[in-house]
Amino acid sequence: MANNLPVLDSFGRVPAYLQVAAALRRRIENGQWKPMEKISTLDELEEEFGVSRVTISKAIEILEEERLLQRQQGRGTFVLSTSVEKHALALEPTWEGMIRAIEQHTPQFIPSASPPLFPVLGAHEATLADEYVFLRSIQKKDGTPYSLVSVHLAKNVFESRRDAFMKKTALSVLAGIKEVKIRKAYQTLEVQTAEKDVADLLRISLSAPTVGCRCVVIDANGVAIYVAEIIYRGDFVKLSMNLISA
Amino acid sequence: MANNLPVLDSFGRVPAYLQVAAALRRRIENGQWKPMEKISTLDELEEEFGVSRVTISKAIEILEEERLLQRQQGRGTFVLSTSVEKHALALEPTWEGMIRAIEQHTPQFIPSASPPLFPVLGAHEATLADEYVFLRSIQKKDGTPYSLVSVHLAKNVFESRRDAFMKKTALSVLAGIKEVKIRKAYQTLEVQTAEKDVADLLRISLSAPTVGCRCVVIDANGVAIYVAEIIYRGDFVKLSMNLISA
DNA sequence: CTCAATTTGTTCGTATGTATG
DNA sequence: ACATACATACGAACAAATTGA
Repeated sequence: MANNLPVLDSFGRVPAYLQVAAALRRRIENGQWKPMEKISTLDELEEEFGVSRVTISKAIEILEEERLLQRQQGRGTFVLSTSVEKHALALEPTWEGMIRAIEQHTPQFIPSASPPLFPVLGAHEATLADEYVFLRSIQKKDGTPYSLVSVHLAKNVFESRRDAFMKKTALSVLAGIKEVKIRKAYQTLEVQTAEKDVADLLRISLSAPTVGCRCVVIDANGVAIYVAEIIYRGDFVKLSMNLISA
Repeated sequence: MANNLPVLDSFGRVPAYLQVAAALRRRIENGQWKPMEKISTLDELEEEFGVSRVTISKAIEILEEERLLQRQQGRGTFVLSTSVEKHALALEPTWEGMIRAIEQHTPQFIPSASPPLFPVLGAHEATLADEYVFLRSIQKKDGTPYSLVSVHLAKNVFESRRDAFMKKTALSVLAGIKEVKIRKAYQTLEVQTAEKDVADLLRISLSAPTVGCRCVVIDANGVAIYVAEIIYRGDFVKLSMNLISA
């Protein structure tokens, strides 16, 4: 209506009441609205988001079911509780830091229907090993799944430490093998949104932000011995880096 | 083929044709379907996703508009190109790389209603300067806004290069000032979702993924001379890091 | 050249969900 | 709570283009 910019998606749209619900949920998580506090009135929200009263009401209804808000006719809407602080995971921009960070994590393996025999590599990234083992696992913290790992591991490397690889994270095992000389290792991160299957495994909602991480380790012969696609829950990721340190 | 588990979110939150489009887009992006290749038929996709023909068709139509797919009646649907590199921005985990990356960006300043006089610092991060200048700007690439920058810059530093700071990104100016000795600089990133105001400024939908970046520069005296809160569009961010390089 | 099989393209009616006032 | 408009999704039938036997 008298609205400046649309609350629409680039193409097609997520229903307005869900978008509003997400926005309000975030204000609570943020601490912008604290427990016991009264939030803006329907009139104010209606004006702010540029949607109708019923749509705002519907959004608040969702959050009421989530036990985040409570409506009281004639008084207003109040914040019930705040959700917990997350960020369990600190991604590290160095090899040592990374190994240290994932050392004590325990993967929980899940079967994969039709594992791709080989990883997809960029043009001249590296050469492929003769054979790979494909491992798929979920990492949890306090029972909450926070990442989904799909690894292609060169078969000969896997066989040399089979037991270790089935118990610990592949990367930390890899780092501990003396015979393996690593020439190069790199990682790229990008922000994505969760597909249905990922959303289910990580127990987050569809289209919730995730971080896709591609990690490649290349040995002295230029063979990609480890290629991982890792998907983290977005709200668990925090990345710190020193640019200049004393 | 084998399993026919629900691939989509049954709860009708995000429209099915968008979910399918996203799924197909990913297959192209990660090389599962390569350029010039023929993709599965409508019937197969219909079966796989458990949605109707029209819905699949609509999804493909979207990707055709994105120039990712090309339909040919009677023949099939073919991959045109691997998705265009949208990631205008490569976040760098090193000081030099970062300066290089943002050097030629031009900020477009926006007025801020009530600028906070001082940045919020963590407990023992650093000491505050006597006075700060607050700058708020939007960075664009080809007319598309991709980040929103809010900077607290120590006033004396700002005054010494006022003109430069109004033309180029603060960080690159800062890096070029000989008199300023930098003891420490660090950066933290976390994944967030867009609030209404941020969504409007970056022209993305409400709750779209964003990357919040906090960058702090501390001079030889332990004074925080630069404290920035940067919010990037999630889909513009790509972070690469070498963990081990030959 | 024709025919049949394959595959995309289109249209209809119906049902349900979403949003406004 | 109601009436209205519009978007989404289904299923099924039919049309049009391509290919190869």
